[in-house]
This record gives sequence, structure tokens and C-alpha cells, in this order.
Amino acid sequence: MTITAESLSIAQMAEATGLSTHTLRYYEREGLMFAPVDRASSSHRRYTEADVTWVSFLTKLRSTGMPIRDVRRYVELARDGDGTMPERLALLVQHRERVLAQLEEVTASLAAIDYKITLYEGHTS
Amino acid sequence: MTITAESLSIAQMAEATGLSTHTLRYYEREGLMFAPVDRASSSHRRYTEADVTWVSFLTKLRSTGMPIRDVRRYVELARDGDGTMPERLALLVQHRERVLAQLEEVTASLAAIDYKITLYEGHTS
DNA sequence: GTTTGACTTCGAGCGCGCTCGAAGTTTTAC
DNA sequence: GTAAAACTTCGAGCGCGCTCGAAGTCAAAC
Repeated sequence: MTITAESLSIAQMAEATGLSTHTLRYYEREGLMFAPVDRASSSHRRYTEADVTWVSFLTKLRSTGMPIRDVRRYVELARDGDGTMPERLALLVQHRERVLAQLEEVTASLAAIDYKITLYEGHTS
Repeated sequence: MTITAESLSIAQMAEATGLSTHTLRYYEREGLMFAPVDRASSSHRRYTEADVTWVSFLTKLRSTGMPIRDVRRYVELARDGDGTMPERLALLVQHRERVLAQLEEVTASLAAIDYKITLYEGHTS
């Protein structure tokens, strides 16, 4: 396995992105890769720097709770070219709003939990 | 169905907590209720104000992502009396730390998404 | 040229948290 | 008294997001 500046094996990609090789193949199957992943003559996957960049962003979408199906929709739009930029923007903006709402809910719930913690601390001190 | 200040039917409880009747029964089955739910002579559930208070808190635990099994652990401890207060405190504190870490991760990812949004806005204006 | 290990595809399985529906009982309204 | 609505238990099903394992191929090391 030759390491070049240009391409990564799936194991190296897993290392680079923090995802498992299983998850990388799964995401590809689910249509979440922007472009088809290159293959070596052996049919082994070869990831580019652009793939790393995209998967890193996709991971941020996922870590904020965007469903797989919405990520798929986003990449499908991206593949369709510049004309879909407004729609992609709308998708991201809508997602941001949902995330902010959820952050607020979690923060509010956490405040109640914190209050309970102070009660416990009062009783055990 | 008589409405008293003292007890609620499952439908009223659903209304009061924002959960479905299915979910209320599910939580009970999973051992998440602090005390056994009262029954009318007809074997219909009768919820008390204390039940509302507890389910409201349980909902906050859930909305911050505490797994069912941890909520169960928490109520089991609570049922075992005051001696378990340090352990319950530890459980909540540990949960708070996980939630804060996740809030940070989500916030960081959201910043990257926001950045992408500004790029799109630059291109479409 | 043989061994070792990283890769391939494919489909099945799993853990979580509900969610639903069937079949039967009870309550309420008329 | 009767019809409709609300309840009961129970077990099955579902959507999501992986996760795993089997069976086979390929390549680098020796």
C-alpha cells in the first residue's frame, strides 16, 4: 500500500475522518459521497483530499443531527450544479434553525437538571 | 371520567406531559416510574401530581439524551431511599458533563455550517 | 510461490426508542 | 339499554444508523 499525497486507502480515510471503514462504505452506499470514489486497479477505494474535505463536512452535518436522507438530498443538489445553490442554502439554513431550537431545548432541560444537582449537593453537604 | 385535582386519566396525563399514551405505558413498562401508578377500580391508570412532576423531570433527562437505561438506573436508586443520594448526584453530574461536551461539539459543527452558509450567501447575492 | 493481511461485496443483525394494532373491558352519553 | 369512546394488555413492527460477518480477491513481504 503506497502512501501518496494524492490518495488514501479506506483504512487511511477512516483514520483521517474518525469514521470506521464500515461507516465509510455505508455512507457511500447511501449516496452520501459527492463524487464516485476512485478505485485502484485492484478495485480498492482511493480517497482524494476533496473526499476528506467533504466527509469532514458531512460529519459536521451528522453531528448536528441532520438525518442521512437530508444529507443525501444536499449532495444530490450539489451534484446538480450551481443552479441548486439557493436550495442548498435553504436546506442548511433550515437545518441551522432546527439545531438552534434543539440547543435551546437541551440547555433549558439542563438547567432543570443543574437545579436538581444543587438540591442534592445541599443535602449531602 | 371525573376530573379531580387529585388524579389524571392517561389521556389527561398525556396532555399534561406532552407524551403519547403509548409512550406513557412504555415508560411504565420499562420501569421508569418512581412509584407504581395508581389504578381506579376499573384498572384504569390514575396519575397523581407527583407523577406529573416526575415525568416532567424524566422528560428533561430524555430530551438531553439520557438513555432509557440510565433513567431506569436513576429511579431505581431513588426508590432505594436517601442512602443513594450520592450515587444519584454522581449520575446526574456525569450526565451533565456528557451533555456539555455534546453541546460544545454541536456548537462547533454548527459554526462550520454557518460558515458554509455565508459562502452560499456570498454567491447568491 | 506462499503466506498474511487489507481489501471487496452483500445481506443480515442489532440497539434504541418508540409506535401500532388487535382483542377485550369499562365508562360515559344519550 | 345501547352505542361510542376511552381504557386495558400484549406482542409485533418500524425507522434510524450503523455494525458485523461471511466469502472471496488482491497485493506486498519474504
